[in-house]
Amino acid sequence: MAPETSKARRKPRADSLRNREKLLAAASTVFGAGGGQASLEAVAREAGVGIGTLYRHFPTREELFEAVYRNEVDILHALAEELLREQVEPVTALQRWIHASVRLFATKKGMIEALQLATQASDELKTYSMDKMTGSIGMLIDRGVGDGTLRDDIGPEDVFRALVGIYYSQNQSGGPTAALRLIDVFVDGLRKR
Amino acid sequence: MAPETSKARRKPRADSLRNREKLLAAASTVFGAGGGQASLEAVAREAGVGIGTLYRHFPTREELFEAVYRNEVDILHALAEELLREQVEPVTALQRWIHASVRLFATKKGMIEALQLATQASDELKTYSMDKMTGSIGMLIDRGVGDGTLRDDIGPEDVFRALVGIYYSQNQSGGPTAALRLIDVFVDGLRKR
DNA sequence: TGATAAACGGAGGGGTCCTCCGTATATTAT
DNA sequence: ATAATATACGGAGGACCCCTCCGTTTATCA
Repeated sequence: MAPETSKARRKPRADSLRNREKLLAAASTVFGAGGGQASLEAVAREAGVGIGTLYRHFPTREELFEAVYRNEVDILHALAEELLREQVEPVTALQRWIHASVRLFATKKGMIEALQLATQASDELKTYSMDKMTGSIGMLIDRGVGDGTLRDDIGPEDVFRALVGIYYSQNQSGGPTAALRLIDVFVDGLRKR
Repeated sequence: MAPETSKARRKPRADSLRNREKLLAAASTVFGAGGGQASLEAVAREAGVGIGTLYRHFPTREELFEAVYRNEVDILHALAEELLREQVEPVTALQRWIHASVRLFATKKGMIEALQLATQASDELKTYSMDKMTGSIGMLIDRGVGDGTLRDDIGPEDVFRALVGIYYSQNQSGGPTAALRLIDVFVDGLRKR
């Protein structure tokens, strides 16, 4: 009983799921280091699986890109939830989250370029990540607004836009440290005074 | 006597020069069709020379790109001179030249992208092509201004910028015919009234 | 008409892409 | 537990590409 959609299916094999995770992680580091056009065989090697397994999971390079990207976004979302659960003080929570996201994407520069340029990132992906990101930010600032530590006239989208701006400025000059400094200034400005 | 700079050198071999031209032409068509990351072996095949010869002439992919690009720019410059020499009526001359340039670059889309993105096009190249292009345009409009068929308040740079704008708009939507139509409108606007 | 500097071609080592299929294993049914 | 089988796995293999190296050919020059 309870087939997902039709034709009672087995449940997915555990090793398959495991390998998928391994591939995602490997792709993240390999693309991060070697740019978006790094060898897929290198990814498989790093993941410790056969090349065939990689191709079964991600038939095209673009699909792998997309999956990795989605994964990063999901990780950030999970982090936001964790920060909330742990009752971290709102301003520091927000600060930590933003730092994490900057660091995460800073290393993925090449990958992001590849994504945008090569595949023109499907609209679906764009809205997906947009929603997740603003959602995460929203959760974090709401708490701060609630307890009066953060101003209430700045929406999640505004913060997100500011972030994107900083990603870019950082890609050009100054390196990641400069960006993180700017972040701190920005977050400080979000405090209610 | 008369060594070019020092150490009396032989003059370059004729076959070498010929092959260089063949390679340039081949690269132009191959990159035009298959995008900027097309195989260099394909270029050599198309040119009918060995792969070794290609690498001797252009040690890196970027050097080949640059050379092809310079070559296209030079061709357009030569076309401008020819139109002048043949005393073609100024407005039609300008129109023809612009059409030619749009067509030439329209097929080279991938190549141009590759140039800009991959190698960040050396400043020297940029100013070189800028000068050549505005120079060509300058020659053509000067004649028109001289005989009173073209307005005299538009500089070559303005025309060039308009062109670039049209290259881009065309790359997105409508295809090359739409661009050519826009060109006609634009050139018509350049007429003295 | 040599001599010889210069250029040519392409084999070869190393790498990547992607497919295909025999083998191994997780699930499910008994 | 165990057998049956749907799934997933790994990696060999064919095709292509990069780039170097070097024996052979050829255009120049004396």
